[in-house]
Amino acid sequence: MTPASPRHSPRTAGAAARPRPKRGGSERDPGRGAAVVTLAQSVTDTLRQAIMEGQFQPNERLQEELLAERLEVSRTPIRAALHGLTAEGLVEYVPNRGYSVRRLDADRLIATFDIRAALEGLGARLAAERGMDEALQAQCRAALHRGDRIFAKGKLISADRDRFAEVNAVLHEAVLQTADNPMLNDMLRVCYNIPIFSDRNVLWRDFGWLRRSHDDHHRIFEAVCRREGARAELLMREHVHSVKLHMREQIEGAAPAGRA
Amino acid sequence: MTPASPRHSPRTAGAAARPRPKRGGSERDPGRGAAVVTLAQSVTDTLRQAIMEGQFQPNERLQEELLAERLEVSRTPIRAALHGLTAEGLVEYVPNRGYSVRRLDADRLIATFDIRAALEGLGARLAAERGMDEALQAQCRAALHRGDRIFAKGKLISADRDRFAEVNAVLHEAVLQTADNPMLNDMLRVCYNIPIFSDRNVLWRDFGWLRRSHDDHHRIFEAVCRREGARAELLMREHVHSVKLHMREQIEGAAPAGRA
DNA sequence: GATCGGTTCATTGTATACAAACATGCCGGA
DNA sequence: TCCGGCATGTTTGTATACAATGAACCGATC
Repeated sequence: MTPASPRHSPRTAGAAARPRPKRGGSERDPGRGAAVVTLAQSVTDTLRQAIMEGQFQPNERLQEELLAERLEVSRTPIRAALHGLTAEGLVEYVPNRGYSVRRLDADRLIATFDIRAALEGLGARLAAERGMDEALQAQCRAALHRGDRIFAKGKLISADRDRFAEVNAVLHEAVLQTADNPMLNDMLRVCYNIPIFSDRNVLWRDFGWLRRSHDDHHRIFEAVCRREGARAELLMREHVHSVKLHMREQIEGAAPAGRA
Repeated sequence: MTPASPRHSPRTAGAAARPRPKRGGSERDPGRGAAVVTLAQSVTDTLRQAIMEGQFQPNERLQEELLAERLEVSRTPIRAALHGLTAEGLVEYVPNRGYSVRRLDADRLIATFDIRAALEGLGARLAAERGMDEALQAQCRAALHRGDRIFAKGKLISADRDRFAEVNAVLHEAVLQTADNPMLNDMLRVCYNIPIFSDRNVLWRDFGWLRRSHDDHHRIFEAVCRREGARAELLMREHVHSVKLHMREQIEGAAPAGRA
């Protein structure tokens, strides 16, 4: 956990002498180089990842000075980052008392899926109406095929967790990209910003359920390709809804009946 | 446009000697006093209102020092406020070049309504499923009645603009409150954060259309009260969709074929 | 005449100093 | 024993100083 470091470092130069990547010259990093321009951005990325990976406890306080020391920057970019992460829903803020890692109780977590269903449903419909790019279609087909191979084995091995997550990500992002609605993207990102106990860590053991979920992927993709907007929307909504139900079962199965 | 002023003012005391409301004593402001605790918050509110009221031009740059002078605070709370408004979608940010008032082109504006339709539809369904509070139901009925009286005259006068906006706001907020999903609220707020040319300023002349829109309100309310979730969702979606269509007509009617 | 290079200026990004708010612990009183 | 008030320390909020970036301007060269 160390932020990239642009601009301004009148310090002891730091133990590990950070190499100042700055912004790439004109020739390096041709495609999506973008890199990080601002310390605040860099810190935001670092903290987001740390929180998503569970490096902080759920309700843990995030003290500015402490983080500043750990990341070897001043409080200023830390504050900016925390403010931003608050907007992203990862962090909570109480006016004169600072920031803490947000903890969604079970109900709020479940409620998230209602929003995802509505928004991803909309995304699927828009994608179907606009029509998906040939290149993207090819990517989707490849991803679907990779998914099929996971299930062809007839059982799951531990490496399949990441594989399925990847397939899932490719497909959903292809739909979103085709929908071409930046605001929709931003809002869904907030829904995804849920550390650990998100999809990836709970649901990947139930072979039968997972296979049905992948069947959904096939049908959604088909509907999008056929430009069947209403059908794509319905399928996507049902797809997400089934995740919600499955997750609720898992949660209620694991924790007796309280907030996790 | 002047922010409330808590804490810390080692300045010339300001021309108008701000009276330091601080946080209300224990007895004053009994109910929802909350007031503003932080300069940054206060500045955020001030700027949000100013932008929404059109006090800044669409694409206008928002220079930190300038605003700081105008609001008689330092750049620090200004920066925090701008950062926050960026998350709310009112302001745009480019890393080393600062903030500017966001301008939605016609397409993006229209696209907003797709999201509103999906989210408000969800809200209506959740409200129907949860059931609306008696007190809220009464408020809604009163609002519906106020709306009816607007149309009973058979024509619109200019004061009806604000009246209808108020009725509309009460009803939609009642639904959202009943839906009881904070994330849904936040996301819809982003959709509403569109200066001027939002509903209120364009559509309020067409008597027939407006009356149909208010009929929708009646039916949506009825569906929610009867706990008919699916119907409430469909009606709300159609309701918002009709706003989208009407707005598109208005825009295309007004501006020939460019970005407004 | 247009383009490239460097210089200057305006504006943003970061660090830091200081003031106010919250939290804690102590003490006295009921 | 329990409660309320005061002193203390810690942490946040704001102001400000300074560094670095981007834009504008200008002159020189092709």
